[in-house]
Amino acid sequence: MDSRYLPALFEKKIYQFWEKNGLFKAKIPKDKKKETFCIILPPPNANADLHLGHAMYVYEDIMIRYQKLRQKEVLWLPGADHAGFETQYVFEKELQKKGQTRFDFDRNTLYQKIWDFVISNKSKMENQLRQLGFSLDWEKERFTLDPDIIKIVYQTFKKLFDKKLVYRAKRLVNYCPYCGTSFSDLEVIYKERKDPLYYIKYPLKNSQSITVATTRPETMFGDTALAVNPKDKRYKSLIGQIAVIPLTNNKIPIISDQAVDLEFGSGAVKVTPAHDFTDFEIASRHHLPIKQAINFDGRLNELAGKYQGFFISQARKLIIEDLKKENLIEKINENYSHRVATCYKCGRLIEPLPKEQWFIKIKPLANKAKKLVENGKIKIYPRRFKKNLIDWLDNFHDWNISRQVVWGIRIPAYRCKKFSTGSNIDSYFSSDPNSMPEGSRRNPWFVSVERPAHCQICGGNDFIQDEDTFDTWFSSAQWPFATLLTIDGKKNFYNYFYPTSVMETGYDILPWWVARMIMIGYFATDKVPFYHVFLHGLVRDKSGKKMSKSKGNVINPITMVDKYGADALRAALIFGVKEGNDVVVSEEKIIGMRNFTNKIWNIGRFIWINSKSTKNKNSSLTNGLLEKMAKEFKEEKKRYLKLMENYQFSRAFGLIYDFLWHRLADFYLEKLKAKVNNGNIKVLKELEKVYFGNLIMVHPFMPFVTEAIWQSFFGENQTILNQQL
RNA sequence: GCUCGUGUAGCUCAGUUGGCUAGAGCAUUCGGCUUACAUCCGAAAGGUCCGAGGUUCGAGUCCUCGCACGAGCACCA
Repeated sequence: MDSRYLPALFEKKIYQFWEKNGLFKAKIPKDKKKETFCIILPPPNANADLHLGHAMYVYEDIMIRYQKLRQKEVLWLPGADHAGFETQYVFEKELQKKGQTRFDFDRNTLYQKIWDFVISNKSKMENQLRQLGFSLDWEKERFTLDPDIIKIVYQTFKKLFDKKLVYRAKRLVNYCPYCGTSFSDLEVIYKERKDPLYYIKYPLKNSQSITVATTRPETMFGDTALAVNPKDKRYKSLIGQIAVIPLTNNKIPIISDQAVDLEFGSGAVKVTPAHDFTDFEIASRHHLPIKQAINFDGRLNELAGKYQGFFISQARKLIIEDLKKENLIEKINENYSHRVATCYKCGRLIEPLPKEQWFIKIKPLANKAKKLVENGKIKIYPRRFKKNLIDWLDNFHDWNISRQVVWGIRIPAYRCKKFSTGSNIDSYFSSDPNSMPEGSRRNPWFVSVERPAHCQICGGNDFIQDEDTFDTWFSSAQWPFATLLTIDGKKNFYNYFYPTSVMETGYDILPWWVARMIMIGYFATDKVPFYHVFLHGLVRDKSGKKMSKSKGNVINPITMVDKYGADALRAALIFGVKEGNDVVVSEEKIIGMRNFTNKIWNIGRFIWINSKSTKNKNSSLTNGLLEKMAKEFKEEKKRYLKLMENYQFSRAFGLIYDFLWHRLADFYLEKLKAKVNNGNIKVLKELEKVYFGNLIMVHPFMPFVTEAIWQSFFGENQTILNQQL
């Protein structure tokens, strides 16, 4: 043993040893009663290198290794996520560097190009997970685009469709004209912004007018009514009258609706159902027509007359100028502050636009999920997130799962070509999916796992498939059962390991992923997808900021592994952190933990040197120190086990840190050193016992150094992983 | 507006059924290359545990109110 622990000498070799000897490989034992412990790795996006957030999966490695040492049959299943829109966005950035865009390729070519990009990144990412020492069962790795996984996703979609929990409707969706796709509610970020609030006069007959306040004058061509509050005395006499949209001859009615706030603006509002969610609701209450004045490319359309073809911001300027000329602007509040919807990815404004999409009817699924969480069938750690999760389950809206993105799992919905001219849905739906089948019957969608052979109506066999792909989270939501079902094609692993033991992930994706896994998982399998949810915090830099490339404050995990060893990095993410809280990581902290690995190593080295010593053996007295040490060790282990069982990993680790360094090394070893050096075999044996006991306990946290020491003592064909806790 | 979190040593944070002198890492000061380790050892300095009130024999820990910071959600024409 060298005087220092040098991670680079061991880590790669040890990992290969583990992998080659199948130490991470889960088997189905003869004794099916043997207790299992299974975690499905949250599949990293296969489009980029790992960042420190991924290193937080060390919590999973800790659990897996711990449970293995506790003699359970463990499975930690790796995977990769195609990450649909995310990946396509990243790939488009790559294209940009070459002066290309997604429009330069046809669908198949673009898909193939992204495929190649993803596959090379995927293997890179996998090797980085190895470098972190993760005890993943690589043989069983799954990818969200594996054909058998896609098949499961299709089966789930079909089952949802058959149970009327998925429906197609033309509704307002969050659409990003730049990214060219719609999003679910979760992908929209609201930002505080200052915009002028325009008070615009809408002419009435007899040269009167009514003033409405709006930040979006350019949508006026889509107005189909003006609305006032029914209790508003100012406007009572105007209800039922006709107003004219400025700059046009279009006449619209004045209606009353309780959604209108008397206090705000002028108390009267323009109703633009195609471009505003509230207005859409008003329109559905009053059966107003829906007129789309803005196209999906963010330009005004023919409804806008001379403004057709202009982008929203340009059109707005022109319209305001013209309104001023017509003396139809009453006033402008230049300092109006409000929140606008922006695209979570590109940051540009989200346009609410009417679009035909597939939606999941969420209420029945969320209610089931809520029960599972409330009655403890699924337990959440740390506990405070339980309330959080339930809030989400209470507040989910129907989930738009259609994405206008090439990279992804194409939706298995088909229509007979004979009927397929234009939209088959000629009415709009606000919230009642049950009205859907009416339209469907006229020109139905077939949802089927395989491409349908014949049209059930005309017998034809010429189908077109929906162009859209699934929201990535729709496939991710099925990950625990989709993976286990497809490992051997015979459900063996599913039967033995499902429901999985723990879902461990960052608290930031609670609604995106955890909630949806519970909803979809239970729907598809009639079982909870996991018994426990353990949520970790986010990694932040020294000043508490979230790490991001644009801020330039990222710490590359692999650079840190190369410099200080994987154990040091892993420990830095765990040490002194309350579960579920954000963790501040700095290079100094990693160095501190590197020093601890070296301390562990050197305690071992002391014992190792003395066990090789040829001094005369004796067993002189030690004044009760050995007994005291044994007792302390026993208590330590007891506390350790309790902490580990309660998911208090940081405290468990801190406990060993303190014991090894400040009790065993600084105190007992110092006091007993002279005796050991003089050949006291009894002391040496007792030190060994306590030391090895701690080595096993700390192994889940610092797998490499502990294995390196183990093999230094017992030979390179031995492994600490076969020990027992 | 609603929900949640945080506020403890100069900095980053632990401290989970209320209980010995409130801890760790880093930083600081002093002394040490003592054959396990200088990626170390020994010692020191450093805290009105955000504030006020309450429960209690006893509160960093529990309750109420307040202040500060942060996060998420909702509304906004």
